[in-house]
Amino acid sequence: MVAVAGPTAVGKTGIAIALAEHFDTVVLSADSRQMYRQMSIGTAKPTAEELARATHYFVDSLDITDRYSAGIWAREALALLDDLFQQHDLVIVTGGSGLYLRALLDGFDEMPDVPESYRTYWEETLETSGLAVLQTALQHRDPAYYAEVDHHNPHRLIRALTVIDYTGQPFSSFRREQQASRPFGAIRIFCNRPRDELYDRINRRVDAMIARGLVREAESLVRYQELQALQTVGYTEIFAYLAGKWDLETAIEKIKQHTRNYAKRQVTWFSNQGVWREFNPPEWQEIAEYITRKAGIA
RNA sequence: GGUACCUUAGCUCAGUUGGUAGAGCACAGGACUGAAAAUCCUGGUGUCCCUGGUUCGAUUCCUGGAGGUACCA
Repeated sequence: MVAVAGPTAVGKTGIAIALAEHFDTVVLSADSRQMYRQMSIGTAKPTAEELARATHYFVDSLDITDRYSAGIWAREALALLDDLFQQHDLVIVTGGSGLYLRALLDGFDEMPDVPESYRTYWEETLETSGLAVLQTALQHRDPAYYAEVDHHNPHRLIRALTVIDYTGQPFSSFRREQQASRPFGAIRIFCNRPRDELYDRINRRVDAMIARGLVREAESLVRYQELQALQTVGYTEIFAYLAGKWDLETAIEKIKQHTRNYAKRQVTWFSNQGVWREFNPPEWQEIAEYITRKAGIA
């Protein structure tokens, strides 16, 4: 398989589709937000024309109210790939959600799925009693993980505590941190661009989203704004505008800013995820040649 | 034109009873195994509007300017 990663707005969608056409195959999206049916403009989802050029999986696959995760996606993607490899030598996986790609390519340690209610409990505890309570709880129940974890990061603390609650075992006892074996090899491609160029593309793409009706899209989702799916750059800022907190111009500036920040975080993440072959600027023909060579396709 | 208040980081502002200054955001770097477009950590980048005075020392006090805001004319 071929994994095409890279920061937002680098041009992954176009490259993935060109590669899918070239190798006569399909595309799996590893984008945690393009999966939601109701979020299209703000996620820069492939257009109808683009979707017609190559079969896509995991685009519009979720409802806005669905809770989802990298682990669930990786499991579903693995099952789907079993089928797809019956018909294709090569499958393209593309997206900017680094954790999703990691879950698929390198695997997570085996852990049971923890029911939602456990998380709700700790979220409420955090709300009412503060972070220190979570820190103390984790310190007592799993000193080994407490020693490694970022103590100020509520997400990490809550994740560990829910697993401990549900299984009765320390979170650290599940953490083998071994690479999973996969029935396929992965050619890893990282698309990047000079920073100035990337930021310029981001700014222009945000303007284009506004022109295409991002405000209207967000307006239709206001009643869902607390949901996980909508904790997303491009939507939270428009919600602030609709609530009267910012004027539209400010909201647009913030979207650009936050998208640039996000792109930088993506670059940092992948710089630390093993060896990815970087193409900068990414040209699909050049990438196709590289894949042909690497995969030993005639 | 008069009176009052204001002028400090890229922005919004705090502060220094006189010893050259700090928050949030921005910006830069980083972490991150089931919320990942999330979450978190580190870093201060400065003619403290200008001028003269008092003082060992002025961003701080005083004089005179400049710009801004409000009110009165």
